[in-house]
Amino acid sequence: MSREAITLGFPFVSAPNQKPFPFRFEFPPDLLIISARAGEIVDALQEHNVIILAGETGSGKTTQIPKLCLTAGGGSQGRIACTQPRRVAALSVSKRVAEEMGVRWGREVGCKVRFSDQTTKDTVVKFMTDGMLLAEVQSDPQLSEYDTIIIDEAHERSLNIDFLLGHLRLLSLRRPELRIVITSATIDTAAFSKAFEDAPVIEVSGRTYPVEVVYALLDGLGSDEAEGNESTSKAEALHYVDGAVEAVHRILSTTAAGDILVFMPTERDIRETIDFLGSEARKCDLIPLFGRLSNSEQQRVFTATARRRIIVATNIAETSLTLPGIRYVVDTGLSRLSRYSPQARTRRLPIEPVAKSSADQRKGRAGRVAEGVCVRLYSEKDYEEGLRFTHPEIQRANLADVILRMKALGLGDIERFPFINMPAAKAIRSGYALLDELHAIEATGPEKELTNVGRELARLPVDPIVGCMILQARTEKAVREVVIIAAGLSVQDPRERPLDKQGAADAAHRRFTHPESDFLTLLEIRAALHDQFEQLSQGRMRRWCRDYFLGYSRMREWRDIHAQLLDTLRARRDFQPSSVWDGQADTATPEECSAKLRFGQAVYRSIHRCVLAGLLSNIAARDDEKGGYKAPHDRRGNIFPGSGLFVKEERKRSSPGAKAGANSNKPKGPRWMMAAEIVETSRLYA
DNA sequence: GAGCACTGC
Repeated sequence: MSREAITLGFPFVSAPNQKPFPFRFEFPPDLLIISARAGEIVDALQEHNVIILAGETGSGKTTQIPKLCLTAGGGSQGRIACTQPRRVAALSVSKRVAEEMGVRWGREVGCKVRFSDQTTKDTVVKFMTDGMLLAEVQSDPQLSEYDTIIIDEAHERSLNIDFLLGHLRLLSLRRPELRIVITSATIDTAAFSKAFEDAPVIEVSGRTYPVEVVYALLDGLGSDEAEGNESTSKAEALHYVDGAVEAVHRILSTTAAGDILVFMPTERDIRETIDFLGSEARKCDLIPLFGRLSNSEQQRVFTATARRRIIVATNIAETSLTLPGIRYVVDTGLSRLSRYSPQARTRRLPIEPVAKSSADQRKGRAGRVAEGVCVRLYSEKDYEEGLRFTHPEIQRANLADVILRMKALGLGDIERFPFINMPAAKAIRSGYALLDELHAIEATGPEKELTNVGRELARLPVDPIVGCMILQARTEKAVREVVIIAAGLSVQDPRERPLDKQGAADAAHRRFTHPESDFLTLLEIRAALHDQFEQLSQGRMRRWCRDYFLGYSRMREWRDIHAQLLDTLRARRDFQPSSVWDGQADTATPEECSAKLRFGQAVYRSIHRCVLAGLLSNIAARDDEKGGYKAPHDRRGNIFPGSGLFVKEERKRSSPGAKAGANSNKPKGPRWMMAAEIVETSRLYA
């Protein structure tokens, strides 16, 4: 294989130790289109402090850009940081770049993510998650360790990315020599360029194949005659699940090969789609794909089989996972999106039409191996009139955490921070109100400043609501227990319910269920796990988790966050680990705590007083007249069926022993409760 | 009677 060396190596000097750093400066033109533009990009890097690099996935920008920065002289006055939105990407890309450069991974090219730092003082190219770079801002706002910062996948516009971009805008004024590279999908570059004083945009085309778009209106899908049918009423419109099933059948009946990817907004729709497809698509492999599947279930999409595959997925297939072999995409044009409602203090998960940028991304998934086809179950008009971009997360999120961390970082007030898109004034007020409720801020004159509590919360790597529980635990002397709960509330629920084994999973989980508190259920799970994690090998540990329908990686993450929180607290002398039940925390294992928890009212109360410190606005009272629960901010909801406190509603027919019309015998939930979270999905659930 | 996706010194 001949590889064209675009630029020849020169003796490379890294700032910290002044040691020469020889590596291969080769850009493989046969593999990556970006190589053809290498010279142009290097020139731009030398002429401008900030450049925007636009290119679709597959253009090779992620792996080639660090090398181009080195070629342009980056890495000589400090390290090169390259951020990724996800841990897996940071790890895999860093390994590949180390290999391409012919250096050892973990030395010259390293990777730093939470719980794993594979860098040394010799590291010149440092891959990391964007959250990790943000965390470094706290101890070093100037980011003086780096001479070049690459923000990759900036179009994803996560809170972390928008936060970093705002900070870099300010930092580039103070450190004019700092090189900044922002990479993004092609469609989304104007805002970035404008934010950085009209920084040049360089576009590199991706190595993708053309994808034909077919608009199949749901109400016209059943018949080929669309003309004269414009007035089809909405009531006759096909449900998008039926539409997708129909579209898949058409693809199957007119084509012989090529995998099919279907985008659905919810897990429930995915199950339905697979049910409906099952009867007629037996010759194919039907694969569901969504975030709550276990790792092994997710891995199915990467194992090739002889049969044609139909993958039915949520958004996860839009950004997080790249699927091989897709030729056909069926796009419902819908997705579930998280939106925080400041008035109701509630997170909502509505199903919404996707933005153009998202629809384009979905379409692109069909053109990675050959020409493809994308069937959109909506009209071209809907596509054209849709939002250009999904609202960035900063405009959809609860801002309490953002405001708190900005103040702690000394970045000033959120109202004056140079975000690319400003969050709404209403959302900002709501963020302040929540911080005020948590006693994290106080008004001193016209400005609102952090209190001691606020400063302590900012130091804890958890949401301020959860941090409040930990701070209260110091007073209650329940640090050990509450830190377990706090870490548990910071990860996704480790309990798994596989599609085909829901009964068995529920039965296994019942072993842990505390009848009066889901918070104590978390303690029970951790207690059962504790000894196992210390004693079992990883293989046996995985098996133990599988037996109890617990996700291994989520359990490990829970343990890691738990350990990180304890480390953070131990570093402070006034925060000794204490346990509710004997005050001799260091000898109390979670197992022992659990045994005590089953009996002591005092223990129960103590722990829940801590939890309550963060959840004042999530207290709810049973409403016997109208049913359900009433919560502050004019909310009315029900206990989520996954909760240990959930009580089945009684059917109309009363059981044999019950007196007719005697309401008092109806099973009821507790009179009062407090919810870790109140989320609106199909209904409002606590 | 059931909830998209990420991430943190």
